[in-house]
Amino acid sequence: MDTETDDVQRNRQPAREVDPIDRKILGVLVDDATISYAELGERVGLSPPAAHERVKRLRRSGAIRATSAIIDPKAVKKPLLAFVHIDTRGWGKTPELMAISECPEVEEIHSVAGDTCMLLKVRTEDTRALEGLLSRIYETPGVVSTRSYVVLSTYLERPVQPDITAEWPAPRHMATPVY
Amino acid sequence: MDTETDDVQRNRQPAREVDPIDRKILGVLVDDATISYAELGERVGLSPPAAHERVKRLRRSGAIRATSAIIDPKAVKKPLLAFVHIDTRGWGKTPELMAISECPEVEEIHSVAGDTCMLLKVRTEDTRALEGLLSRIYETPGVVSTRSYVVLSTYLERPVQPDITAEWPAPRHMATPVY
DNA sequence: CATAATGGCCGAATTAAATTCAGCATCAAT
DNA sequence: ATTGATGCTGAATTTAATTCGGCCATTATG
Repeated sequence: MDTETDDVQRNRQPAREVDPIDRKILGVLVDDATISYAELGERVGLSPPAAHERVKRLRRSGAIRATSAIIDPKAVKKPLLAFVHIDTRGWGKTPELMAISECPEVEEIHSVAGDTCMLLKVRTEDTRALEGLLSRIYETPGVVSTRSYVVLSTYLERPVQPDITAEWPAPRHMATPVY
Repeated sequence: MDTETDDVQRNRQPAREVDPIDRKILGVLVDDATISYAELGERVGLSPPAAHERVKRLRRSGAIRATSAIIDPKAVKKPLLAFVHIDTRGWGKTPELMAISECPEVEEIHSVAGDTCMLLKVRTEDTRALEGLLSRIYETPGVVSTRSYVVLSTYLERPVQPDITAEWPAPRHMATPVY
């Protein structure tokens, strides 16, 4: 197993561009980070030490933020997923609101453009726990209202993918933008 | 590195309950799955082989779905995050709509209760690419309208956490539910 | 109640992988 | 052309994963 003792967050290099081989490596490791460097090297056309060197660099540069176990929510008794939109009075990102980061039920906190201020992704055991979390949110100063979208089924859920769609089909009926 | 050759998806055991030690293990591995079994064992109070045995079981049972590299979106040129709500005519989950799973920009697809049918989490290079993706969505039969929430800042984003808030503070002004 | 059977753990031993290192080739800048 | 830097390879070394036999506790069983 790769025991990386080097700094991961500090010492960001000036971010040498991620080349195509790096992208392939990322693609493989996003899919399964438990493979050996021998196998990784074989899949991207490098020797084990070279593959290792690349991965170390990707970690150091911060391109690979972490290597994590992905847990089945049901296995840890959190079958209920919801997205909570929060309207706030004034600026939404207050320390009081950020404090809910401590709840392990809260997985994401974003500020968004559009008609709401903050957007949360939360995962709870049941509707009762969701209610508890919402009441906790309502107690936060500045919170005006919330709208919750409870997920019925999840059809896709995966980490950030390294690939990018090269070209989008020219939208029909669309004028050519200036920029 | 842990070369797991066993089945991970098949052969789900009747899911022996995840005990407190398992939960600790999950907590550690969600945080950093690159540590050695020696270190893992030390953190949860087990010998290396015992820790290893536990992890193997968690994988076999599906509690650990995968071990993945978490990529910095900026490093792979995807700085723009958005949540797209899609209203559809009739049942939203059509094969045509599911086909967008192939876009590496699409990270999540959920069907939700509330005033929309589907909810997508997408990550693109820029607004142009988001427009391309939206036009792709609009081309899909049955799609009536979309609303996009573009993320300005992300304050928290992490994988499923194994912990659960034991007890929510009794919501003030709340009647006691029957169930 | 005794006793077998099971499951889970430990420590030691073995195997496999991570990691280091000494060249070697390539490319860019002097 | 020469120097320096970068990235690669294959061999060697160190470290970790994995296997295995035995022990203990708990539970099922005669």
